[in-house]
Amino acid sequence: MTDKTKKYDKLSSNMEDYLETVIVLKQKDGVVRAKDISELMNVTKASVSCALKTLSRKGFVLHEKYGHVDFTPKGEELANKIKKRHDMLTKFLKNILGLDNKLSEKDACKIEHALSTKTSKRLAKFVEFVQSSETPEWLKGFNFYIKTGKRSECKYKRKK
Amino acid sequence: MTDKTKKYDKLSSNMEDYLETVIVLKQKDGVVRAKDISELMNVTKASVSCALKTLSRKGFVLHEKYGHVDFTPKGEELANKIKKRHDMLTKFLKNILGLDNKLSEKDACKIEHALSTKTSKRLAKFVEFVQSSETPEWLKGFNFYIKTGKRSECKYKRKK
DNA sequence: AATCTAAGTTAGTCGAGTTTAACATGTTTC
DNA sequence: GAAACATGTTAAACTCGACTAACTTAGATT
Repeated sequence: MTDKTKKYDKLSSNMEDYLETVIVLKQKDGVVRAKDISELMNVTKASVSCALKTLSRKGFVLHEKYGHVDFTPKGEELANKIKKRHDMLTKFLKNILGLDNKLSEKDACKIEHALSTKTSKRLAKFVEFVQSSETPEWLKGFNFYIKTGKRSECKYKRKK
Repeated sequence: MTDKTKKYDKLSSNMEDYLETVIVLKQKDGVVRAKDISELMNVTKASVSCALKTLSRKGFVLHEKYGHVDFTPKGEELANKIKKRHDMLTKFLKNILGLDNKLSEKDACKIEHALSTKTSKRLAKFVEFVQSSETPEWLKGFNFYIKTGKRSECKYKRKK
């Protein structure tokens, strides 16, 4: 793989967002049109057209003029990674921090682009660790603390 | 307070970064010069000059030509909030996720701007809840899991 | 098949934030 | 106090991603 190829494998937050929207639409509808992207992202058709040109030039999507949008293998792989990261982050916000659905979704959309690979992986392990079986006692304790402002009684003595 | 005043109280991520750098330098050196900002942020002096003009116009800093930089009360208040949020996030990454110092710092810098007020507050409660006394057993368990890939034995039976 | 409408594209503009290069000011040192 | 050097500012250009407005194409309707 040449340096040149490598260089095109990083995308801006905005381009990541477009890619993510494409995979969401593809999974939902099977087929992806610019119109749907523009509606889902609340941007104009012109912006979508422009973004698709960029993603196409960089080798993430296939997009002939006036045609449907599809992934290249590279694009699909990246889109999947992005989506997974998004879902993991949403889980963290919702199931661990206990934020509501809407906010979890919305904040995940913003935060996801800021996570380094390492941090993303570590957080994924954290979520997995916490959610691997039934809700742990301490998390119930945290929920209680959020609701009431009080710490629920604990079986263990605390120093101080 | 007029609408007009209110409107100026939101800053872009970039401007938040400048403000944060100013408070860091002020706490470190007592006095803030454009040069130091430019070094700490790795941008040119020209960029700093431009940013200070913006922050000054919006009423967050006081900055006379060729002079030192200081906060307005409004600017100081916001800078403090930003710094607190940053420190809280760093704590989370470092002390709970167990990431190393450098990465925690670096990722906090990026993530902090993406947190909504509500999420930021909730995360702060989470950090406070977890760190209010000695390291809880479950967190030790997580650290063990990160290191070894194995879950340490647990006193409680798990359903499956 | 001609037309109408929905969808997509292009061209030009804007704003934020960056850069380089040239210029201005302040400070130190002799 | 003048020269030299460090620091700060300005101007012009660039990138990115958004927008509007005008245009083109594809598909549905008749």
